[in-house]
Amino acid sequence: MKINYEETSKILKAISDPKRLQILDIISCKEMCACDILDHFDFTQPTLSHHMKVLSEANLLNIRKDGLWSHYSINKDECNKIIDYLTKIFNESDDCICNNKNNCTCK
Amino acid sequence: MKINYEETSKILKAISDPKRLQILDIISCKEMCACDILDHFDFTQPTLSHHMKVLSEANLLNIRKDGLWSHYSINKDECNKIIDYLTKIFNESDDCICNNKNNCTCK
DNA sequence: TGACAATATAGATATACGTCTATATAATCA
DNA sequence: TGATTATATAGACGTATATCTATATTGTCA
Repeated sequence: MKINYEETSKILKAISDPKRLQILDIISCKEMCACDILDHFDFTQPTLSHHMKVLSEANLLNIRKDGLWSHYSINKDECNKIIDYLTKIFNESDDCICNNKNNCTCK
Repeated sequence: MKINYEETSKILKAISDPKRLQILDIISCKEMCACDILDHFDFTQPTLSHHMKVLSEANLLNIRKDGLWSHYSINKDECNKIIDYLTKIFNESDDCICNNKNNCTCK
């Protein structure tokens, strides 16, 4: 499988923020509404809204709207894809990118 | 195990760039010198040097200096730690962070 | 309908990052 | 020693991002 580095890096950027990692950890056990997620942090509500949008645009969240409330949970399928991509990148493979190149020419 | 979100996000930032993902993919099969890594890219030598420094500071590389050449390979142990951290964050656990908090107070 | 509540958007600000050119450093070899 | 080569560093520039305050949007309920 060919890795799309641009796409993978976009998803990684979405999770490479300490607050967003913590948000994912918090909602990995159960669905939570924004106000309860916010309880875990010092930042403001618009900042949480921003972080949820970043995670959502990376397709890492399941969102259930119920009246005024938004309930968030983790999209495990999509999160597991990250782990798949990284596993492929970190390990050698038969169709590795380096096989398309000559061997190292330096001594 | 408690996750250190700050530390984890630093490592993730190091890999959340498409060029650096490709570099890791390239050297995951075999050790390569900087000049041969550079062959795969359009950017300049100082830019590669910058990317290698970022990866190196995240401890994701093994570096072997030999005269003028620097030979790089992937630090698989450290890379696998990323996968461990993400697995823990994405999945529920008995000592989950949310167990330290009351249940959701919204309806 | 009008007040209230949960979340989203707009715009500003400070910081971080990816890239470049120019130059420095360090190792090799004639 | 002096030229050459591989890599690193410095500094500049444009873009992206995390946060804030202020305000808008949208749904609920008396």
